[in-house]
Amino acid sequence: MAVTISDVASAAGVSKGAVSLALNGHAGVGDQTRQRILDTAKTLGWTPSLRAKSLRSAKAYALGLVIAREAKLLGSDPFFPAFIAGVETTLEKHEYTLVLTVATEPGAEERCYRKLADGGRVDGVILTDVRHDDSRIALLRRLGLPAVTLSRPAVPSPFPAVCMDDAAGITAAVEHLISLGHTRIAHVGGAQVYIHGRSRRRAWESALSAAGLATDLFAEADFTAPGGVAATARLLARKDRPTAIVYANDLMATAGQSYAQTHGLNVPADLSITGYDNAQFARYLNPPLTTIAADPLAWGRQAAAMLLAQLDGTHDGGDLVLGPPRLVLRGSTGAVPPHAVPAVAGGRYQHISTAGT
Amino acid sequence: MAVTISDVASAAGVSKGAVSLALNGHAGVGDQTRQRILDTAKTLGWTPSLRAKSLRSAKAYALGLVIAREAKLLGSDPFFPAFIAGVETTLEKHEYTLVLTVATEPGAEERCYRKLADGGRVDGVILTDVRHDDSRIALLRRLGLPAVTLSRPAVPSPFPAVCMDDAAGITAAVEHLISLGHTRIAHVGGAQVYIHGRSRRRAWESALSAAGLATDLFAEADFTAPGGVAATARLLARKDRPTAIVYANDLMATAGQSYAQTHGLNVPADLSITGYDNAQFARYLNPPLTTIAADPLAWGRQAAAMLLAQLDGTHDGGDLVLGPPRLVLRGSTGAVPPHAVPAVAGGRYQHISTAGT
DNA sequence: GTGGTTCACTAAATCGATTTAGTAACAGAC
DNA sequence: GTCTGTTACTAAATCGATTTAGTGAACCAC
Repeated sequence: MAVTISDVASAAGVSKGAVSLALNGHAGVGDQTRQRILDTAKTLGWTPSLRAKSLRSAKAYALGLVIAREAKLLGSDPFFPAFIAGVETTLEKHEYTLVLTVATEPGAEERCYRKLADGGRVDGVILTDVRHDDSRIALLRRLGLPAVTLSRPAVPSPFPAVCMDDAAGITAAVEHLISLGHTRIAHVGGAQVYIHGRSRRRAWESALSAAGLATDLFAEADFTAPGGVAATARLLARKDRPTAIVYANDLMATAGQSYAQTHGLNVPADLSITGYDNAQFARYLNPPLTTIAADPLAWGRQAAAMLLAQLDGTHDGGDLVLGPPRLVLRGSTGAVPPHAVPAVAGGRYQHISTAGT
Repeated sequence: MAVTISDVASAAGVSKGAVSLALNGHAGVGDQTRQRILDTAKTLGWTPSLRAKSLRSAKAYALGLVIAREAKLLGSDPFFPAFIAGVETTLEKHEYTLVLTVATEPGAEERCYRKLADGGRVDGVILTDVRHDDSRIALLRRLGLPAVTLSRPAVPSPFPAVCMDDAAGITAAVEHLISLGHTRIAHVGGAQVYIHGRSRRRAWESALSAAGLATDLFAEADFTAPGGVAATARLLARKDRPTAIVYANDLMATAGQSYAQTHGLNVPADLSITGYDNAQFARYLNPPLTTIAADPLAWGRQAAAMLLAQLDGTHDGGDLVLGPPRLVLRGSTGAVPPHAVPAVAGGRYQHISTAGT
């Protein structure tokens, strides 16, 4: 980048201003002069310095994304890579890039947002893993950083949201299980501080209530495999053990399925299982996992587009709700065990202790 | 960021230069003046504009990472999230951030690197998925962009490399299988254009040769699940069917295990399987997957550190080889099937057709 | 007391673009 | 011929920091 606008200007025999006008397609230079300028620019291999443009225009030409996740858990979530790819799909059409920050330690999150805001490193951020009572809303407002949230937080937020109707997916899963004859359908939820953890639980409750079934078979976990194991153990140790478990993500479902199998249960003969995410590996489990396929790629694309629109003032301020995810039926769900149809506790059930995994 | 250095200067009653000297700890301002300046800066909440600093210093204060992967495949690789977290671990101690770009379409890769280089968006890049004959080396040299490569490419490269000794992991896996009595040990490799695809195959070959075993049971795949299925199908259809398969990653191993199981083979009684990556879900497969655990977090940390060192001129230019990965023994590997010990083709083997997955 | 040196600080240049204000040339109207 | 208006362009200001050159003042040496 040794070549600057001055080089082009003197090479073309015009002023710097003329080069700028020519490059940006503004009026004020004649046609043949403009062409001559563009030609010499191309010959010299000149690209305007983003740094100079940034300073002059007070824009960073970058969006920010902060991922708050423990380092060793990061690799297990199929959401982020696909989501980021979606964001990139939108950004590559614009002069924007994505600045990624990972907050691995608790408490580092705020520091990350400050780092992005302080020097003016990004023009706006996308908030993922939105929490019910999300302190970041106030933080960003204080920092004066535009944003888009994935899901609408419970606290009043001035930022538009791109929402995924994950309730529809859970509803479909529960209805599928009900149609198979299940009546004791449990839910292993993600951390309930998250909107998506909470909404999935709500959807499970609503679907059960609508069918006149009880909603007490809930176990909260944290979207991790060990958490899924622990929650599954708790559920299966109950006297009124469920015949089906709806998990809030594939990783917990995988871990839960493994736990059930190592404790003598057959999936799906004794226990039906559904996941959420449609992770690649889910298809290749034994049995393959029935799960819910959302579209993180589209989510990322839309979130980036909405943030860009907000930045150049063309966004109307409204939220966007993406199409519902679809239920992917595989081998981990099946008819309710015959002996379990009369929903009486005890009976033929073998006891499963919660000790050990 | 409405407050600038001029605001601080006039508020403290000094010149802009004095503020700059004070902030950066340079000599030229008296002690009490310096303190007064720093105090007013804090009061006003001033942080120097990164944009101005960038222009002045001709630095971007950012590193770049280009991921070339089809969008839908991105979510399945546990490497990148952990690697990126490692990079961040290093960057958060410096005034640097990570700019991430995803090249989803073939051919978009070069465009991504140009986008990062052209405006001076990053000061250097980390090259992942290094290929045997990697055209990016020449490209980056042309663009004048400093870099660090993960693995050393076969073409002469002026860039230092951080290497993972993945050969050691594969060797350990093969030796483990040999100790279990296996003699027909196959390898499902990743695309051989990649250094890591190639080196894993080489390690498998060497370990077999060292034990006096044949190295013809190789099937090339592409690190994807469908690719793993296809390769597995080819191997299992052979008359001298292997009793163990060493896969180049967990996803292919998972898919291969699933394929074998759905075609009537018992893992590990009939077929032992090893993966590579130690993905979270691998522990929860049925049976759990024996695999090789590398440390992508450390890899990212070191790669970023090396690139930063290179940028400020403190790097000695030498490569760095990370400690060897470790073999994680789980249920997918076991003793060779008794009837398979005399390695005679045909016999009791059932035939497995390659049709269908 | 003159010359030299250090110290603390200011004024101004600089990075590379965009943008504003200004100017020269020319055309058309009257 | 003068006035107005448009066109095509240049010169200079600007963004916000760093850095260089320069300026008084104090201090020391001889």
